[in-house]
Amino acid sequence: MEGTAANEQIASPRKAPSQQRSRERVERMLAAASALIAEQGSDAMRMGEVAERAGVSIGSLYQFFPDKRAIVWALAERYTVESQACISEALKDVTDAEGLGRAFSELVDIYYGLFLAEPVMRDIWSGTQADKTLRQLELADSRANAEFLSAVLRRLKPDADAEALETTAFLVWQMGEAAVRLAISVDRQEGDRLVAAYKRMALRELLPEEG
Amino acid sequence: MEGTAANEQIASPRKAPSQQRSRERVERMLAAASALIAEQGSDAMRMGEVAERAGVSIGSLYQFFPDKRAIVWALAERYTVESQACISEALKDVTDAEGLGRAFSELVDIYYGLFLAEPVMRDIWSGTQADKTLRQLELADSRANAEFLSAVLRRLKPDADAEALETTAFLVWQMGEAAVRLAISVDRQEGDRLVAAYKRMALRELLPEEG
DNA sequence: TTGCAAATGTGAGGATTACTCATATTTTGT
DNA sequence: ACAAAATATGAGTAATCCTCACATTTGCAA
Repeated sequence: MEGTAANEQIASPRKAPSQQRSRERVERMLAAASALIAEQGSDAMRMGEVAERAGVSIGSLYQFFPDKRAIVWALAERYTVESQACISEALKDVTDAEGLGRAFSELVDIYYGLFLAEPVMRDIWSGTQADKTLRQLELADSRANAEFLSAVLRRLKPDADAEALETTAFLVWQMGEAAVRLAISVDRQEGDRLVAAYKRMALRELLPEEG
Repeated sequence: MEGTAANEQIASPRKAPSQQRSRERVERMLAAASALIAEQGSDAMRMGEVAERAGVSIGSLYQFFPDKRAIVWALAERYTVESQACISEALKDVTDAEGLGRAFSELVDIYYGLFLAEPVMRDIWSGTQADKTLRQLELADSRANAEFLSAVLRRLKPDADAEALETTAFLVWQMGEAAVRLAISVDRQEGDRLVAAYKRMALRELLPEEG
């Protein structure tokens, strides 16, 4: 990102839009940013272009977003909120090993499909490693998701050590994100194979062993 | 990275230094860059600062490196060459499951230790997701390393499908890199637990199952 | 040694781009 | 109707990557 030091703290806050008009304009800004990211990637996204496409001035952009990363962050946050709801829903009622297998497999497919279909999401979470703020958001999000999984595991294996289960859940979850990112950066056929292999590997770890 | 579009092709090549003098200067440039990355991260590394610290002019920098990323790339390449030799050596003589377990576990420890100790390596491979060129280098490197692992697996499981083994090896390897990156971005204690959990998970996948 | 071409060295300046700020306009509450 | 708060504007500032025209050094053949 141009002109921003890597070790900066989190961007200084801006007032949230309180009027109807400005709320709509902020939506337009985010929509414009999203479109530009889809077309060229967030790195190539130019603030001037976002402003122009949203039909607002540069100054207005900075009225609500302290810097460029904040725009990406705002988009990322929407995805995380949405996906957390989905994950929590999918895992809520799991009570047996078979149910976990089904739900987990389905979640992985959904996640993989999302990454294949959404260039914006792909781009945002690609930059995740380089951007401290985004990395923190992703880790927190991942922890929260892993917690749902961990809760299921505690139910399935009441005797196991809770901390160990949490570690497993967190690791498996992060491995899943890494696997999907890997899968979309190779050709489709190999990607499918990798995701399938991940599923097997993860389920072997999650499900209680049998005789 | 400042002023570089994300979807750019690989940087245009520069002549390699052919004289003794220039070769030494290039070394100084790389050393300066390495030190600056260790101190502030590659994103905050300024070309002017690299030149100054290496005792050369800005122009000389660009004589041998087409752009900023090329410097990071050059440093990254050294690490990959070094580590490939190490990995190939460690896996060369593995013939049984126990040997694989030992060698693999040791490799993971070495890799984890390196990331804990080397801020430059950490920084370079953090940015890996965002930079197309680096991402390609890492994928190629990972494939090469996975190939060593895959060769061992073929020896241990002569009856298994070769393609499936390759997929497994590649996935396990990438998961390892992801696990280590995760481990260093949480506190040390949790990091250790995560690495240990990864080892168990990976070995369970790699080693032939027993009765 | 001398001369010349190729390699190397230099740093002021061009070009891009994130971001600021003084000022103007609109909305809200009374 | 009025003032204060919120919002809008865009020319200008600052930071930084990278180029290029020119200077210097090195390798080498005559």
